[in-house]
Amino acid sequence: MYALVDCNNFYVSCERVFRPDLRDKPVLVLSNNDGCVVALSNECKQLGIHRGVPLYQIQDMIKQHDIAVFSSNYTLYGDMSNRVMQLLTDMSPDIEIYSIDEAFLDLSGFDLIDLESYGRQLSRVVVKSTGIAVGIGVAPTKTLAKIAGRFAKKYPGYKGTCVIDNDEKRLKALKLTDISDVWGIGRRNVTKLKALGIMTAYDLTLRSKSWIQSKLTIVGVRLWLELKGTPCIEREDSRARKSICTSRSFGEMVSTYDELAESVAYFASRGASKLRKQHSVASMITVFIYTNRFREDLPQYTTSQSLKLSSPVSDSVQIVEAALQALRMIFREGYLYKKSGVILQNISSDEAIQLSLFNKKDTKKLNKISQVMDEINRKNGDDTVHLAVQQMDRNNNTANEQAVKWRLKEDYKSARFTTNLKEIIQVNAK
DNA sequence: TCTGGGGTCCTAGGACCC
DNA sequence: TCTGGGGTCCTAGGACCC
Repeated sequence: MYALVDCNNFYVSCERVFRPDLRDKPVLVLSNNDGCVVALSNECKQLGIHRGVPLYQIQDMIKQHDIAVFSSNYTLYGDMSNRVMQLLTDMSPDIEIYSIDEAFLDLSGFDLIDLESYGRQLSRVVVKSTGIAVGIGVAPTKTLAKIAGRFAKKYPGYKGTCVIDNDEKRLKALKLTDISDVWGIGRRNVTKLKALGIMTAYDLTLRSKSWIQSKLTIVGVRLWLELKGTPCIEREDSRARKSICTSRSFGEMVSTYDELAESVAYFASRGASKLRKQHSVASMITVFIYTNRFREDLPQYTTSQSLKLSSPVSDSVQIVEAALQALRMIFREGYLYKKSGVILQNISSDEAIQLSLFNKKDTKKLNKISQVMDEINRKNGDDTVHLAVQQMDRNNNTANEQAVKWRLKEDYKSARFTTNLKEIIQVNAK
């Protein structure tokens, strides 16, 4: 059996831990640049607000219903997530952290344990120790555990834990689950399946394997088996990433090469440090730049450029250099750019590197420099030291230099309560 | 005025090999 | 008129997840 542990409205719950006055009030959390809604409290859901709606479209409702609005604070959410996951790790034999707010527990060997009371104990401990409420679904496959988890949250009768441990419960749950609520069936396939008369998860299980294969490929067959009780979804944690993408929309559009280059250098070096963290190297890099696709009145330019590196590397110097080389190949004057990004690909372990005959760079030395930078930044905070091209501290200069336009816009950000002493003191002083 | 970021997997089709 | 068989690798695009 598997247990899915899923935090309720996770980002909202994190904000509420430090703002208990908002417990029963409508709260929402925005995406980067305060663009769209990414998390909402149940009160907001009841008002008809949906995930993904742009902020400007709901300004009136926010005023009218006095909705509390937060910019996303990933430092805070990441730290709260670690606390929840640590508790789950302590209380279970085998945990797979699936996302920032979800984990699967492998319950092999729990045959003699009452899974319902085990689930309730887990959720009691988590909410008491962290302030974050969780829903728990228990079932023989991950896909069924997801379905059980939905029931746990939807019906108060389950008291936060729903267990599917026999065929009668399984079939009942499948019949009550709309096809659009099945994990792995997205918008496109919902339209397709409903047109074919498949309305519930149960309807899907009635079709033959070959029918599923022809409509939904091998992915659908796995899902079909999972719904019927045969586990076939592998765990995907603890694997090194196969690609690492770092990108951001800008707070304000930028037009010059220099501004774009700063952003690309910054993303490239952040990517390089993620790469080193998982002990990998990359031998291909892609840089992309976008104009603002919503501004139909402006000329549009969206492009990318990939470069193969002469040997796999992970040091910031070589990766930033390659990224800027790619950017020079695609940059065009006369556009207002809204977003850039860097993708590191062809990733392999840093233990067995095929060295190039032609790479004249002293990779050993550059790696050492990056290691030292990582160490300093780990102790003193991100970007304490960085490459000069990144121009991190330009905002602090008193000269008439322009502010860094591409920096994120975050007007409603809470303090990093659990990780940043200076901010905690400021909040207390207030 | 204002519209997120970071991933994975699968398939089809083309280039190329013997 | 008639034009093989079997394979790998790479890429772009689509679909999905949180």
